[in-house]
Amino acid sequence: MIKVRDFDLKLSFESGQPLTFYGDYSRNGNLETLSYVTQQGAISISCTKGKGGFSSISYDYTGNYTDREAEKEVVCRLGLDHRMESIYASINTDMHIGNAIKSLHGMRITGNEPWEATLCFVTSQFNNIKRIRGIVKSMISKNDYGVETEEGEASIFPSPEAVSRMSISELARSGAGFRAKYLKSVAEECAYSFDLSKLRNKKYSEAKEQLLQLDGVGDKVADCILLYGYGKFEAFPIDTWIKRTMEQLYFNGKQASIRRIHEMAEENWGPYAGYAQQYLFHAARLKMIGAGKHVVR
DNA sequence: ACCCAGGCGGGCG
DNA sequence: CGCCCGCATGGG
Repeated sequence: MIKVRDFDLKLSFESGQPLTFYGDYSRNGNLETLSYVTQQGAISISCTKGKGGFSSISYDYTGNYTDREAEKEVVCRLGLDHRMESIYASINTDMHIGNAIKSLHGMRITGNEPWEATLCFVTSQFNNIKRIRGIVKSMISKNDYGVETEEGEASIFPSPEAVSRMSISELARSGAGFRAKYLKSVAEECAYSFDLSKLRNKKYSEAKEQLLQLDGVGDKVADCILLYGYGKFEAFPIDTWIKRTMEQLYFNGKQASIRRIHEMAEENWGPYAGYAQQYLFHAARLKMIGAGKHVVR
């Protein structure tokens, strides 16, 4: 059992992060549950909100974990070790983001496997969240490897090697469409020539420069991998939602270049820009901020 | 029918 | 550097 303040499982799950693409969330009254499969086993988490703003989190697991490793998995995955009070204090620079923080209190940046984040966000380009989920789940279901769970065997996320062995047309058939060629080449690189694990200890700017070498990884996807796969919170992914929202709130409604928006984000929020991005992104999608002329799916 | 989706690479000036 | 284009596919 883990007790933490300032945590909201539903918001953390539904805010367009990798868990949204391959986990399963449900709520029954006061009880929330989340289950997902890792490379080592199946994790199932229960969460209830109690008095004083505390959430009580318990978890169960199968597969190749020690108790200690399983706890680390849950803590890292849900960002339970993030010091939210100081993060909020650091990014609460104006009323727009202040409102987002208040409305979405407890939403965390999740911590994910770098390769899984890479596959998810290469898939995400010029796509929508619902379809990304379908494509990622389809690729998982086609994987030959699995782990034991309470309800029998479950497929695991395909490794770079496994994806690189799939043909482009096979990947396209998973729904990836024109992204199939990117998935194939990124998988080949990560399997045989590009070491994702070596980015962990590199500075943000250096790691980003490396990721940009991958075919199919551009500015936005690289920042997503760094933020959600490596916990580098200075990363500030700029997608269509963030671009629109930033222009509305901080550029007088005028168009601004990606470069200019990056500069603004760094000046405003520096080391926690990625957290600011997460709150702006989800608040915009829920029409809590911005012009809200687009419908959330 | 038309528009959009957590963008990217390539080609151009 | 900035700008413009095409791109698979499915849902509003």
